[in-house]
Amino acid sequence: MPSSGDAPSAIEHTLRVIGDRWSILIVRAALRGIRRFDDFCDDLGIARPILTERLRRLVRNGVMIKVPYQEHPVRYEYRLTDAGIALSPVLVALVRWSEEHAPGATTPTALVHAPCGTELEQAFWCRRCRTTFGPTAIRGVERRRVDDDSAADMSDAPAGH
Amino acid sequence: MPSSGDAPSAIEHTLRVIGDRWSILIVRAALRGIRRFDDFCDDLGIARPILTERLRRLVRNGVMIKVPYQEHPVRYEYRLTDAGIALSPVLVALVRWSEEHAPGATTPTALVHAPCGTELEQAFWCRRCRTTFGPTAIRGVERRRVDDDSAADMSDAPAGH
DNA sequence: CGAGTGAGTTCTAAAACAGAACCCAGATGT
DNA sequence: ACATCTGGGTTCTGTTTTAGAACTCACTCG
Repeated sequence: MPSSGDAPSAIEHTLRVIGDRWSILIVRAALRGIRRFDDFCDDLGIARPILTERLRRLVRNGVMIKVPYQEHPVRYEYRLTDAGIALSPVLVALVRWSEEHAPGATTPTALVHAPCGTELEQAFWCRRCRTTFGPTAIRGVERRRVDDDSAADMSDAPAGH
Repeated sequence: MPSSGDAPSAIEHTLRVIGDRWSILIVRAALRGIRRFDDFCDDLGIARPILTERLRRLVRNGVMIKVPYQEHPVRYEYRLTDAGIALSPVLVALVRWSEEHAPGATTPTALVHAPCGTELEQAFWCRRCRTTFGPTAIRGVERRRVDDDSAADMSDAPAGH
């Protein structure tokens, strides 16, 4: 499963963690407050052996943690870590794409800024220019650990056209 | 494959379009400028029958279009539509997650604002409040076609708990 | 002490994926 | 005019994943 590069690209790495049909939905359920094995099962309609495997993988990759919520029958629940919560931009991007490019195809929901109820936007932001911009203004550059600023060609980037 | 709701949720819809192991990588390759069947094959290392099927699906769902780039031997190439380019936020979110939560695991690349070279940020933005905010300030509300503004509970949202 | 709960495992069958080989139409070289 | 190449596929045969239902096991509760 190679791609253009040698080492796995950033996207490939993320996809190895959450790039199957269920993991993202598990994360979404967790963000909605679901924590227990059977609740994930019921909410998602996922087969139990697969849920077992996915939860284990998410834990192994630092997306969730398994914590006992009672002793005595020792019972465990699964919670998102900070890294798991940090997947929100992925979920938001997925939701917004279907809302903008397949309106009516789905249950109509909007994602809003909780304090004020205004529909959220997801933007690329440049701190230096203090401006938002679209996908065609993105370039990928190779990062060096040694101090050097030569730019390489987008090993991992949406490139402007 | 049901979820909590009745109609497919927005996320589920997007995942049905690009939620397999290859589609996102195909879109990324296309953003990098790849257009032809064999080039996708070589770049991604994807099996040909699967590439055939995926391209067909992406075309059917409006993510790409198949256009002849020469007559005579009629040969086709695949390009992203606007809807396809609009998947950029998904790709960017995937790249940034691995860079922030698994640094060193991948080829180090940064996504930058092309005009100035500054590393890009991806933020949730509220137009009304003129502020950016994090995932815990997101709520999902049901959208009504009839004029009504009662908020329902996050059928599709990362919820700030 | 029988039933129930939560968190899994163990089957079996169906679908998706990988890899290699093959096809076909037109172009090109000789 | 015949063989070869090129691009864009299709066919075939495995191997992996996924689905679904049933079963386990340790404990608690009435």
